[in-house]
Amino acid sequence: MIHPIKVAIVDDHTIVREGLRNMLNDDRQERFEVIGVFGNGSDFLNYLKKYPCDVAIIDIQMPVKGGESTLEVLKQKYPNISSIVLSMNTRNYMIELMVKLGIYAYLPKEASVIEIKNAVDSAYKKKMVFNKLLTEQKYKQFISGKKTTFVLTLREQYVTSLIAQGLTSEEIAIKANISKSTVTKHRENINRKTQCKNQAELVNFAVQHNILELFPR
Amino acid sequence: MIHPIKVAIVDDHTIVREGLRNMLNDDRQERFEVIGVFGNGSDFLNYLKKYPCDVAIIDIQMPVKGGESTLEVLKQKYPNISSIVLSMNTRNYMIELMVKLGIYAYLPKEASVIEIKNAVDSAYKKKMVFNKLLTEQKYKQFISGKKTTFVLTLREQYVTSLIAQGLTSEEIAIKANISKSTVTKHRENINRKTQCKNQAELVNFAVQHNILELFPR
DNA sequence: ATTCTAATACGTATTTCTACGTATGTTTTT
DNA sequence: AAAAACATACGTAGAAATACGTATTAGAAT
Repeated sequence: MIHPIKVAIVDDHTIVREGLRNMLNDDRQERFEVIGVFGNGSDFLNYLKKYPCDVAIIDIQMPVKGGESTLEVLKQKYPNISSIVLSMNTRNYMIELMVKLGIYAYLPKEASVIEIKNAVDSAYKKKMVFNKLLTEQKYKQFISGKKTTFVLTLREQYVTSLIAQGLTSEEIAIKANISKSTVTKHRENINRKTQCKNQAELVNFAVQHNILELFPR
Repeated sequence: MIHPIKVAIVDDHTIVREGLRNMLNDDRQERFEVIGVFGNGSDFLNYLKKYPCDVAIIDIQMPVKGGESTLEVLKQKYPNISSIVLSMNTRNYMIELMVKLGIYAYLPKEASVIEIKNAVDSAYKKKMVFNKLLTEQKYKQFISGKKTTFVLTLREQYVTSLIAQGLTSEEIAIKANISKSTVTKHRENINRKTQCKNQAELVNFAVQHNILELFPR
């Protein structure tokens, strides 16, 4: 191919970086050119100040500068660069967040070589890629909504913070001046939205998403 | 090299698997022969029933059969196979757990190509590999069996981490290869020691005390 | 040698959580 | 003005956690 797609890889996992680089460079049709691999978002953004790029493959969880803030900068300063996310996080919450940051594909870590190559190709053509994690239906649902911040309502976040303190539904009811039934319903909605099976997983999720700091003890 | 080291790769991340395979096969001195790559521990153990292997590179977090239970089987049934762990979990308790399961190296996901190749080489020669995560000092402390500063036993900390992942007692029992009753008893002891009333409070406590790994699943 | 601790395991009773359905008034968005 | 989302509330049924007791085995500490 005369004009291969300029691809950047941003991932803190050495093996993933090198694996992706080899995989894309070894393409038989020579569709891709890996212009750089970066261990964090900052390095990548610095690189962009001087050199061009078509598609970025980005990991969400990174030190220094994570995928989220990197994508925010990309969206604002480099809207022509297409981004795809390769992550082990399979939660709808995270997928929704990424979709709203303008990614073209959300690939699970089990994604095959072909899937990844096709995703890069589609992203370059500004075409959304759908799969098991990000279906077309989900996508439409995500972009129809307006909320860019968080799926949980303020009340739900408050209840979550009380759950994390070890309070029972009855104790939460007293503290929030609502009935136990309402607390139960909140818990139900919270678990559904966050895709958590129980309190333990929820608290872990809450810590991860800085929900607990909103309502200090 | 006339007799290359027979290496198996066990990781549920497609890119990691293929990246490692390429990296090891492309060795200039031809020291390695990747005899197979597997997406989970079960597939690997099935393979071992028929074919030989020298060194196994194993990821801890996998579906179906995780690194821990796979290593337990390896230690018992195939003591001649040297194992090394490649993980994103940098917590001491996990490193200690793995060391006690007889691994020769514990590599972070940022490990370089050279580090990984050297680790495989050393493991084949039954030589421990030390680095920032697993220092010689830590290793001696782990195998000496001296108690750690924390109130929870190693087993209890492990169960706690599984609780935080949202697993039920039954699921934990399967993952840890113990009975549900034992998990129940562990929970009881954990809650008493940490003075937590329930799982939710415990997970919060665990995060505060760095008992947990970074999520993923 | 004995005591202590860790890890294992079971039974029982009670509490709590979780998932399902339904419903109503309020606020916000379209 | 209508639609959507939020916060509230109840009932029921089943799953899971929690707290209590007891007990055995292995290994470490004294």
